[in-house]
Amino acid sequence: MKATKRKKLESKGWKVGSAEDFLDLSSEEAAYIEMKLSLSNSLKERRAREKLSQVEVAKIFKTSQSRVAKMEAGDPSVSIDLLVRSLLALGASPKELAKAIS
Amino acid sequence: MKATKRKKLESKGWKVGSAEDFLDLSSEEAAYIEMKLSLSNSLKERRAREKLSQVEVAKIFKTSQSRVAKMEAGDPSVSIDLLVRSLLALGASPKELAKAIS
DNA sequence: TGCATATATGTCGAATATGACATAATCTAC
DNA sequence: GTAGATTATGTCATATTCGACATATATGCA
Repeated sequence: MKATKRKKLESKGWKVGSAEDFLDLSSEEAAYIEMKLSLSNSLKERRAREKLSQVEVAKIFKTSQSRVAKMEAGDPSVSIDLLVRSLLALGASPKELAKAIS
Repeated sequence: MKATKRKKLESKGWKVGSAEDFLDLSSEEAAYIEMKLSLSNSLKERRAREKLSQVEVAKIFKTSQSRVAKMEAGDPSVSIDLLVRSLLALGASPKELAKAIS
């Protein structure tokens, strides 16, 4: 992993690895983060496609606009669980989720 | 959803819906729970295939045997995040995860 | 049977994720 | 430009998930 990329992730609040692997994400960590980002992007796309505002989907999800923004930004405080449940609430099928992941 | 199935889920600690949909899981809830169970099963299968004990994979995952048991049992206290990270730690590829989900 | 190994269940304090709020930044017409 | 809508960021109290431990229940095998 390039230092620039790591820095970018860290600047967004990610805790990237621990002391002993300062320079590289383990492949698991990388895969996990990429999965989350894929789901984030799916969510963003889906909302755009339906022409809904963050406030509107926040109502559907029973959460706040700010959390929706964080979901779409791939904020580290957002779990895969929340992303998955949100996508399902927007009508995504498990099959579509699977596609997003891989 | 049949009452028998609901009861079985509730008996395992699932909070199934709220008062107004006593008889049915919303399709999102159902899809979410099934996704978790699919990942649980993948984990169980994968560990069996590698002939590892729960204690052994607990070491790999840096967690305890009891949490591994709960992961495999689909316990509601286990997040999708944890299941995903565990599967990745056992060498599953994102593609394999996707397959498990759908 | 009894003993060893493996898995399941219940609980708890600590860690993390959550919704909500305030407020800042950005975009989109006019 | 600037007003109104939308999206982003920072923070906090509460809720949920976490690893760990104790202990219970299985499973195999002499």
